[in-house]
Parts: sequence; C-alpha cells; structure tokens
Amino acid sequence: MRSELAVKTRDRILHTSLLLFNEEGEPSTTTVDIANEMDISPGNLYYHFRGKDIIIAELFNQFEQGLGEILNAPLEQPLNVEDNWFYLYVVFEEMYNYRFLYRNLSDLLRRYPELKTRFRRVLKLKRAAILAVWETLTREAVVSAADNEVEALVDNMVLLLNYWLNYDHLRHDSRAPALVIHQGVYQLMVMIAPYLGEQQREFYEQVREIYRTIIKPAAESA
Amino acid sequence: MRSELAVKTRDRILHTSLLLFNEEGEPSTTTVDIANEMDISPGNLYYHFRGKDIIIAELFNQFEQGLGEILNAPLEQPLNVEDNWFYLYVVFEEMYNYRFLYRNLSDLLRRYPELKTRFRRVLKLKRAAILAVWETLTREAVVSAADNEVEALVDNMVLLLNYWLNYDHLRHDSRAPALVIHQGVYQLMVMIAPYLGEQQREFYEQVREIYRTIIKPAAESA
DNA sequence: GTCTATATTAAGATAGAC
DNA sequence: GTCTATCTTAATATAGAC
Repeated sequence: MRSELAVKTRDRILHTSLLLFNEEGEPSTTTVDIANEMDISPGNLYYHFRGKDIIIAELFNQFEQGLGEILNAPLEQPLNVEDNWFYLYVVFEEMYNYRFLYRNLSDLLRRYPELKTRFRRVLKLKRAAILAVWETLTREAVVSAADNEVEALVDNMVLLLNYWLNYDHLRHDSRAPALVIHQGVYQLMVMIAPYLGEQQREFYEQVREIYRTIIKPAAESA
Repeated sequence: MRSELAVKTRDRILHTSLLLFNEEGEPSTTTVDIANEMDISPGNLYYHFRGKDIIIAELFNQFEQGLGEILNAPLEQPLNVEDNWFYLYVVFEEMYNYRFLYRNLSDLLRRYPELKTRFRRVLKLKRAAILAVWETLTREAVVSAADNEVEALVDNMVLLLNYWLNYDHLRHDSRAPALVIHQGVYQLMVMIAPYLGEQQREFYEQVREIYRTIIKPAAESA
C-alpha cells in the first residue's frame, strides 16, 4: 500500500544506519548523523522510525534472521565434510555484516534489554552449529577427541567465533574483510588441527598452507 | 603537602568509580552517580577530578601498571613449570579487577583515543607473556608443537585470555569471580592439552579434574 | 574541601508548514 | 513524505558561598 518512494527511504535509512554503525560505532552515531549522511532531515528520519532504538531493533531482526538461518543449516542437515571450512567463512561473513552489534555488546544489551535474550539465543545457536560441525567431522572420522574434552573445546571455538572480529579490529583497525575472515577460519582450523587423524592431517596441512598464504602479507605487518 | 582527608576523598572517588564502572558499566555511570554513591556533591567530585575522563585515565594508569608488572614477570625470569596455571589465574584476576575496560572497549577507545596505543601495548605484553609461558613449557619438555603452529596457537590463547571474561558475562551475567577465573584457566588448559606429552598428560588430567570439579556445579546450570 | 545552584552541551524527539 | 524550527532531557561542567 505504501508508495515506492516511501519504502525506499525506509530501507535507505536502515542501510545507511548499518553502514555508519559498523564504521563509526553505534554509540557515536546519532540520528542526525544518519540523516546528514543521507541528505534528508532529522524530522524525515523520525517520520520513518520513531527513534534510534527502532532502527536498531529492525537491524537486529535482520541479523537474527539471517544468521539464524545459516546456523540452523547444519542442525537440519549435516554438511558435507569438505564444506565445513567454507561454512565457517559464511558464518563469519554474516557476523561481519552486523559487526557493530559485537563491538560494544555489553552497553548495547544494557540500553536495549529486550535484545539480551535474543542475542543469547543466537549464541546458543552458534554453539549448536559448531557442535554439529564437530560431530559430523567425528562421524566421518576426520577428527577424534575424548568425550569429556568436547564440551570445553567447543566452548573455545564458540568464543573464538564470537570475538575474533573484535580481536582483529582491536589489533589492526579495519583490514580487508576477506583477510580478517580468512584468518578467523584459519584460527579455528588451528584449534582443530591437533584432533585430526594422521591421514586427514596431511590434507589439512595443505589447506592450511593456502590459508597462510592468503593471510601472510598483511599478518607480517602486524 | 595535602591534608589526609584530601587524599582520602580522591582515592574514594577512584575506588567508587571502579566499583560502579565494573558493576553498572562505564558508559551508564555518570559523575552524579559516583557522587551520589559516595554521598558527596557533584561539585566536590569535580574539585578532585576535572572530569570523568580524568578518572578513567587514572584508573587506566593503575590497570596498566598493575597488569604490566604481572605480564613482565615471565619475560624477566621464566616461571617454574608448576607455577604456570597459578600465574594465568593471577593475570585473569587483575583483568577482572578492571573488567569495565574490556566490556565496551571499542567505544571506550574511540572516546579516549589516547588509551588506544597503550591498550594495544598491554595486549602485546599479554602475547609476549603467553609466549614466554609456552616457551618455558617447551624447554621443560612439557609440551611440544611444530614451529609453524606456535604463532597461531598463541594468538588463540591471547584471544581467549582477552575475551573470556566478556564471554562469561555475556552468558551468565555476574557469576562468582573465582568460578569465572578458574574456568578461564581451565579453558586455556584445554587449549594446551593436545600438545602435552604422554607423561605430562596424566598429571594434567588430574589437575584438570580438580578444575572441572570446581567449575561443575555452576556450569551445569548454564 | 565541600556544598548549592546554575550553566552548557549534545543527543533524542516532536510540531506544524509545505 | 519531507522540511524547518523548536522542545526535552540527561549528562557534563562551572561559579561562588561556606
């Protein structure tokens, strides 16, 4: 029922907000900043969204749905063994697109408490997805670990997944996204490596070398 | 030259600020909050510190010096092998005391850019300390890893060290400090475990069981 | 050193014309 | 649907009395 232009401005606001939140940080991006960036008036922005909180809620919806679908995939249908590294890349990528959510998470969840439960649900889903990946690899005899090791190992992987982008940003500010993400996958790979069987190990050494080559040039200047 | 009372109020402000920053978050703690908590007037607070930024700068000085000394220890003098887990506990503990710094780090460093370089220096020091620990363990033949694995492994340990407290807080809000820290050490232990030699492994399985017992009760209700 | 009272600022938000 | 102008609020900060 809305006119085409109406829909467009609304979407442009979301798009621009996401851009600025990711680049400049959400706390320091004001509604006026967003309006300025788009060359519209603050009043216009408030016509489409009754406040900054509504914009954030809407962006969180997108994040929750997008990442939710990705994380559910290995729960509904185990991945092929050879797809696992690529899968982790995809997960990182989706997180990267909404990286502002992670940057000042504690304060974000305090200011928008309704997001807390939902963010935790996403975290649990991450854990379930990682565990599913691990179990697939175990079933296919790619990896093996004692039962009582798995829980803590998966926690370490989830923590890495959750904070890798923050860690990289803390050290290097903004590096090329593909580089950051590749190295994130690489770090996960290193975490798994000791659990690989002898046969698998050789194959993964090769994959790892490829990753290292991709990462090397920039990592040197760290 | 200052009267005794003068010193006291100044210190009380720092102490109360640290308390509130850690409990309520730094961004949501105002100068008025701090003054109220202490039953002094905001004007009085501003007599001692020209602004909130000065309070934060001073707290950061304390953090930098305290943690700096701890992190330098294994660089100046290798630790005894059996002291390493305890050492990691001490590092976590000092970070815990200034945990507000980590909670919304990105925004903190944007608002106080002069802290950025210094925070990164602390991070590098963490890395150097972890590497030193690793090298001691290697020298004593407690662990062994291929040379090309060590860099990435140490990165994973540093990331865990840096974000464990955030991760735990995200999942469980405020648990008992000793529990949180013990589990942090445990997670580091799990990360190292695959690199332990057969002889070492048995001893560390025992240590690990003790840690698991400490952590268990609360971890169940996760 | 400490208080009360008040000024300043910046972000969030609304009203009403077009 | 968009603009300009204005209001509100909360946090930071200062002035001046005691």
